[in-house]
Order: sequence, then structure tokens, then C-alpha cells
Amino acid sequence: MKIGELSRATGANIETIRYYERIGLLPAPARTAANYRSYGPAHRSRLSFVRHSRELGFTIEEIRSLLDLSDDPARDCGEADRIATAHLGQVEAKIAQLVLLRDELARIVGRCRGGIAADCRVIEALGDHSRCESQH
Amino acid sequence: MKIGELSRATGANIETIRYYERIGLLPAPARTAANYRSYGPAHRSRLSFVRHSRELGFTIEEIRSLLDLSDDPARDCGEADRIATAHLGQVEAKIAQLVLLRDELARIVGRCRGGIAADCRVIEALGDHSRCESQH
DNA sequence: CTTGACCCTGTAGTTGCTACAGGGTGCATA
DNA sequence: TATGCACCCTGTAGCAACTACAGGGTCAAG
Repeated sequence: MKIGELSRATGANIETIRYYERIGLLPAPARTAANYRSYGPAHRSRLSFVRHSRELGFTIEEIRSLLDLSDDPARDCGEADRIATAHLGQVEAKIAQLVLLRDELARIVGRCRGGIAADCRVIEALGDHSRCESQH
Repeated sequence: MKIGELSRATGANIETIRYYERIGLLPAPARTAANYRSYGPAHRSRLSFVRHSRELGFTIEEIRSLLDLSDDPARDCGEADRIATAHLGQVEAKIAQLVLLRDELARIVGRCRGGIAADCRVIEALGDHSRCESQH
């Protein structure tokens, strides 16, 4: 299949596919006589793996490690679990941070009663961190 | 005050302060005979405003608009409220997305029982989006 | 034989910084 | 007076993970 078909099949955009090849995340495929990239099912499933992992927020380097593992089926699964668990921890930390931030923002937004900027509680609050209830 | 003092006073790092000046977020300060930047209290509070807004996740462009508003105290406060409310909405959307993602990750991580990569549920789950319970 | 959809390479832009390299300044100490 | 050290300057390049061209080639249909 050509790159456009692979793109439609996986949801990854064409430039992204070429980018993944350039950084060595996807192997360079065979080429047709016209120098078009020609992909098989193995490319397709590898790319799906990459896109799905990216959607789950794994970094390219984490995905590289996960792919290394899946390329070598004899290796220990603990490493994959360790990467995923660490990532889960990061997502949880990010959520906790955003929740604090949301609460702070909600407090700030809730204070606006209209009027002119000179009296604006929003602008005032942004200039004065000491009024915040949490550290962000 | 010199740039190092401003940096200590606001928590912004020196390179960041110069960056804000370069992109026009902070006005260029006066210079000493030795060509050192020389800041006053107005710079300090403007920079605090910027840093605090960044910590709350506002983009540089949003901050630019907020600063424009606070530079012109006669203007309507509604604009500031609109920006902050929109941002709050984005933060809430991001939280919702991360919560889905966390749940999906937790499901994936919870399935690992050790063993070799060939049997790894983590790797298997990453390769197969159709097993996910949510769209991410 | 031309139109349009597709493909190629290579480079530059995005956001919000951060990190040099290579130089100048200012003050204290030997 | 020399010299060390902390600080400052400009300009450029790097980070993540793409995305967006520019400028060209290929191929099938009408």
C-alpha cells in the first residue's frame, strides 16, 4: 500500500509517517519503480501501535523502548510494565496539577462582575499570586 | 534593578526575561552606561503578571491580550473575563481527556502479570485500540 | 495532451522556553 | 597592578512532535 492508503488506514497523517521514518521509529519501506513508498501489514500494525501509544500520551522515546521490547518477544515484560506505570504516574500528577489550576481559575473567573478593566478582578488576581489558595 | 535581581524577585529565569522582551511582552528597559538592562517596579509587576498567568496555563498570546487590557484601564472588563472563561473551559476539557486516558492506562497496566514480551498484555493493548473502552 | 490526484525531497515554522559560545563589565582580593 | 569571579551582553541553536510549504516527479482518466 502507498503512503496515502496507510495514512487513511491508521489515521496518521502523511507528513507524520515520513517523520516517523526519518527519526527511525518506522523502518524505511521498499520503494516502487517510481520511488513511491510501499508498505505491508507489518508497517501498518507498527504504525497503529505508535499512534495508539501517542494518543495515550507516551513520548516517542518511550514508544521506541516499547517497540524494542515487542520486537524481541523473549524479553522480560517487566520493562513494558515499568514504562506504562511510570507514565500512568505522570498522567495522574498532571491531572492533580490541572485540578488545582482549574479551581484557581474558577475562583478568579467567578469574581468578575463586569465593568471597566481598572476594577477588573480577573486582571487584579493575575497580577497577585499571593491571593491564590494553592501553589501552581 | 539588574536582570539578575529581577529574576530572583519574580522567579523568572534570566533567559526567559530576555525572551519576553524579544517577543514584545515586556518593554525594553533603560540601559546603564555598561549596557546593562535596568528595571523598575513597573517592569517587576508586569513580569509577575506574566509569570503568574503562565503558571495558570495562559498562552503568550492570551497574556498579550490581558496585558493590553490592563494597560488601558478604561476598557471593558468583559474581554478579560471572556479570555479567562475560555481558558477555564480548555483546562476542564484537558482534565476530562486525561481522566479517560488515565483510566485506559490503569486498565492496561493492571493486566500485566509479568512474563515475557510475547505474552505481554501491555504491549498487546497498545497495539490494539479496539480493546479500549473510551475514545482518546 | 492536459488535468488532477497523488507522491518525492528538503527545509522552515510552531510554542515557550533553555543552553550555549564568545565576548564585555565591575568589584574584591593578593 | 593583576587576577579572579560573578555578573551582564548578543546571537544562534536546540528541545518535542509534529505541520506546512516549495518545487518538483508520476500516473490514470477524459
